Amino acid sequence: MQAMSERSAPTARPRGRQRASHSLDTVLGEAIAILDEGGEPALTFRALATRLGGGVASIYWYVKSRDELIELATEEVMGRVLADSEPLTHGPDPLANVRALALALFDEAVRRPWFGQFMLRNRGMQANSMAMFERVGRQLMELDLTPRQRFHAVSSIISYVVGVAVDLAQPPPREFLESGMAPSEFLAMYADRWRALDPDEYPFAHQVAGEIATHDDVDVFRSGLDLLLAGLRLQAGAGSAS
Amino acid sequence: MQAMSERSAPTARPRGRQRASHSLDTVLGEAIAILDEGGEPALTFRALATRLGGGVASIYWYVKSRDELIELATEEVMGRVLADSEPLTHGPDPLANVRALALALFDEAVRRPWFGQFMLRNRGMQANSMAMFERVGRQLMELDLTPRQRFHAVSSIISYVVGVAVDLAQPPPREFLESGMAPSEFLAMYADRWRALDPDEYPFAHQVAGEIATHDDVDVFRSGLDLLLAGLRLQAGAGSAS
DNA sequence: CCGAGTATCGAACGACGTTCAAGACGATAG
DNA sequence: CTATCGTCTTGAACGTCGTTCGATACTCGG
Repeated sequence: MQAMSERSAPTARPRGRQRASHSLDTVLGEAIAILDEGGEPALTFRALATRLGGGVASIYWYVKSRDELIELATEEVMGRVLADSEPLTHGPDPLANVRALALALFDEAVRRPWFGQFMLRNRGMQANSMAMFERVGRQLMELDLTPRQRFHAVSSIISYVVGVAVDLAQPPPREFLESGMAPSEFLAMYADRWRALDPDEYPFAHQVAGEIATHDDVDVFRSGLDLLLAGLRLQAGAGSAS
Repeated sequence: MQAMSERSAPTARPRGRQRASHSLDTVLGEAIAILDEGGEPALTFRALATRLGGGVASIYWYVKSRDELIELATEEVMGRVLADSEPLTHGPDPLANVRALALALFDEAVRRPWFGQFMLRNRGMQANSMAMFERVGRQLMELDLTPRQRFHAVSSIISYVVGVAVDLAQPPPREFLESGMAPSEFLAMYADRWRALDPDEYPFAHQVAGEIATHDDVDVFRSGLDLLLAGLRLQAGAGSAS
């Protein structure tokens, strides 16, 4: 294991101080708080510095760049998800365990839109991201699959989770923000617009217009995840054909 | 159909001109060229202006903001994919058609990493993005599914395609760029790092280390897509249970 | 030839990530 | 107590970005 924090201040003590004093933990904590409140665009070095009660340049003592700051914040949150979801991996059915893990990951991405957005960037050897990959993969080791099938399956599942999460993380259209409507109202208006399309040219949009008005994002996610897992169960039961 | 280009210059004529003269088409064309060559960060108004042989402010005559520029570029490319993939929708098996559509979309996202990245933003009523949604959905109308199942399936499939595409669109790690290694070399080194992990703590990573060294991104994508479609075929054959 | 609408231009603004030399702080040694 | 050294913070600056503005060139119908 590599040391995750090369630098660390002797714990912040804000009492009777002339100059501000931080630590990697407080920097990361405030960064996450900003991300939670205002999303990615809100995470500015100047905003973070103001919040920490210091200057902009101080942050560079703890972090090499904005990208590294986001990377560390993402890893931090991934660590928490990893810890919280540990109990979900002991059920008898491996695919049910995978499902629980995927849902836990997705839940966090719904709570923190920026999290899903930046899981993508951590393609590297980040300890916690790798651990999640490992954890899902280990469940699949109990299924009758070739290593290649297992690798493909884990990659696909993670991509699906992240993909849907990122999709949801997109900022709502300006139209919505400016309208001041409730989300359900806006969706209803959206559905009406679908219904207004030519039924001959857009039969499908016409048919599912009602669904978009009442849909729940988590339902949609779970539905696709179950399709993926059903396909995987089929593959595992069919011997080792590729 | 809404008019896609409100403004249009009377075709550019670069002869004997003191001042530059553009049109929405040339602006979009050069923007796409820049995106193709240097990815999203390269698309700068100043770079685009230089390329068009004019000033920065001129671009704002055709486009309201950088976001709108990217939106229009994405829609333009989606239109081409839509046109190119039209012949793929007439096969006898609806799911095979969906598979062909998904692969066509994915191929374009591999060719143009920025395209996948920005399909996400077009959550709205963009004509061409909606048409792709409609086209996939119409294939599913031939299957025995409830409207809700159809809606979930289309959403999941598109999310999966976009999700994997965005994943691939991530810039390669600095480590790779600085190493000057060939991609296959780098992957091999990567696999070695996986193999170096503790086999007891990371049994899965150990098992699939070989796969990552030789994997093909398109194979991984196709594999997950087939799992998804297999699950969907199962659902369609099982009556209308949710 | 002229005036109104169309299209382009250079210069500027504010915000951002990042860098730098200077200095303040805390601990330790003499 | 003081000198010193490495750790940490600071304010000011640089360059780039998206965006805005008023002035100006161009085109075309009258």
